[in-house]
Amino acid sequence: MKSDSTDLFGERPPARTVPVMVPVPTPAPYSYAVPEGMAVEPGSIVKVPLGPRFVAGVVWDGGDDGKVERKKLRPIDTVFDCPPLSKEMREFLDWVAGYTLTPPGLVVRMALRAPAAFDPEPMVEGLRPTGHRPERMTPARERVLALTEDGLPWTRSGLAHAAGTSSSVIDGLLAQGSFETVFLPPPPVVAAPDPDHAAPRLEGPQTETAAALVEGVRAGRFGVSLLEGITGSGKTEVYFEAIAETLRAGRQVLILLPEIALTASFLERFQDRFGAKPAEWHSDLAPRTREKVWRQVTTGQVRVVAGARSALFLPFENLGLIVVDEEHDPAYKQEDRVFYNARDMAVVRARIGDFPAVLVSATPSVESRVNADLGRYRKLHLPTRYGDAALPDLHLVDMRRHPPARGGFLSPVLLRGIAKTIEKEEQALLFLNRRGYAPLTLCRVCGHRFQCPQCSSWLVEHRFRGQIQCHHCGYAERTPEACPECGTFDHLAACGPGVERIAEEVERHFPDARTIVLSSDLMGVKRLRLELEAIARGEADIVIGTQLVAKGHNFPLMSLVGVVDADLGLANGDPRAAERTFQLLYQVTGRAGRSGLKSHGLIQTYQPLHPVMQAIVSGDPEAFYEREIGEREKALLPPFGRLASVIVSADSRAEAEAHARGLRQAAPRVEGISVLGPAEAPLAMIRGRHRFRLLVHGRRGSDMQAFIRTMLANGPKERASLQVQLDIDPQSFL
DNA sequence: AGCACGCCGACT
DNA sequence: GTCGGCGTGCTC
Repeated sequence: MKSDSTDLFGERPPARTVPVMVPVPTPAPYSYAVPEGMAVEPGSIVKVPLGPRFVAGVVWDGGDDGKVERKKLRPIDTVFDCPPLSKEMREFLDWVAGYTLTPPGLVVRMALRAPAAFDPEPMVEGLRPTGHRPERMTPARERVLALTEDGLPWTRSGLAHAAGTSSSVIDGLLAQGSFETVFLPPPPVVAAPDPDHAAPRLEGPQTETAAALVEGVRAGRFGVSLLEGITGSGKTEVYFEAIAETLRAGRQVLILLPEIALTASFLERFQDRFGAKPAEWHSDLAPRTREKVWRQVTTGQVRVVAGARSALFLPFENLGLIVVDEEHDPAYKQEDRVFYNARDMAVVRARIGDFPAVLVSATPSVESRVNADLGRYRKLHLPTRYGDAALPDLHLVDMRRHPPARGGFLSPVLLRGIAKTIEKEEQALLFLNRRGYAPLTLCRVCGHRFQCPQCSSWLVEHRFRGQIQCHHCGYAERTPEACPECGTFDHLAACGPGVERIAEEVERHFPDARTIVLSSDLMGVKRLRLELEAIARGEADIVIGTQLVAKGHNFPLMSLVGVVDADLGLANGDPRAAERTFQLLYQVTGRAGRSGLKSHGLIQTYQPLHPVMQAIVSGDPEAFYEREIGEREKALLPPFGRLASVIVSADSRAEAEAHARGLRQAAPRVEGISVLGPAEAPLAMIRGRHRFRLLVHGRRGSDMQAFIRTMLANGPKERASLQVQLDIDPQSFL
């Protein structure tokens, strides 16, 4: 019997081939030859040649279709020394690709986003004391040997540093035989969390709720819980108990957080309970750390990951629980390349892995509420704040009856509130979800409005920077002094307020107060963290902030929250406008009153009778949800879309119209095709090369997928430039 | 997604 | 006469 792969005449026996999912947008895996003697299995991470380069791919399931010409076949280069992707993970990636209509290779790519992590981390060189005394003793040598009396190994630089010597002292001791070189396993990125490190501090309804979650973990089966409770009701402590139980069962945990909520204070709370921090996973992780975390997640060394949405694609060794905190947060939606909602994909991941998922929010998404009402999710409710935290006293300020002074945006009612607050040496927070100085600039002489040359939305003046900017595509120019249309100087008028303009008004009224503006464009993440800490220490009197002040951070001295324009965001065409506004107002007014201070909220609105405003002041979220769910059902919006509705959006409204016409022709039976202009389209679309996208709402997701596939097949020219997003219908994925 | 190839406008 | 824009096509 021959064992050679080649016989005497150079004839090759047919090579074994396997499907390999490569990180490119092909509809199916590619076939590769397996070299003689190479062991691969489904899930193996392999290095394969692809065109002119090498890429990392994953050996996929099923046999090879054998349709590739022999001469095209190329061999797998190497198999990485790395645990293969589990069957579960492969199934999950396939499922996500199918559901989001993304080529599977691009979904797989998300699971391999740690370039150099596929080979084991190198062993670290260490020094172990032998107990042998050197012939000559010096003070430096004494110090080193004193540190190593316990016999444990050290790294060379660590030991030199700890003993306050240079590494040449260590080298001398090594040469004398006082140390021997050993190889140590690479250090873990985080210490192992201990489920019993600190006793949980639970009271009242927290106890039962935690017990319910723990019971779910013990059962070890798929199930979704929606943990709902107002700010300060102790939701985190409650789901920490589910995490503890999962750790006791020896399984890994994933905590998803919106990127902005992944703060030092969250990590510290975790550490207080479990004695160690979770591993972090987010976009601005240092590459080296990123690789270590990825590696140690696949090997199971990392037990808990706290991460942004992309952490969902980490190949865990033995995942046993996913917690989605702030589950309503729009940041869970990715609308770039692969379109998905991490909240819903987390539920799918849990279903495939047959373990529990916990969705957590003070203001759940309407979708999750509907799923809970239908009994798909188990509803867990924490009704009260604990400790001495009281809910703020909320009032609407009817702007028709209490209008601001000419040229201002703050009503006398709110100004009086601020004055009283700072008199008491407490803090006031003014919330306005609009960056910059003014959202629109026009010429008082000819009426010219400054518009973005790239995408035609209004240009926003940023006075601190002396620029006018487009918030959709990032276009910016210096603020001109003259009207570009009629050439008149000094007649440009700023229309409407942004945070910078509110700051100006506040400084006019309270020149002696310490005022600070918090806006994502004015500072990086680090600066922001420092500012937030300074504010918490009481180093500001009046804080003016955009959306970012609504999240997570606690301000113990904050006793007044003023909402400058509560109506903002209700008027755009977003089907979730009311829901978003409700969530935002609820969360931002909840920032006050966390430490027993008597606190107030003043909400400026021109629509005091609007259901969102009524729900906010009545402190009755139930009424809001009930009404909103009814409205959605009537309007056939998510999560109740019964008609197929397709939204086409492009670089210009005219272009979107043209695409929509084509679509109506291609699919005459599809109802509800509507068109969005660029202002409503996300940043990613305009920046990217893709010309338009479809948003699909459908009760029967599979029907919609079939329709889109047909459409793609009919329009070869459009195929290359098409992006599809399924807006999740919760009934189609469970 | 990358990368090469290829066909039309402003410049060393 | 070339450099370089991005449209089109291909990768087992």
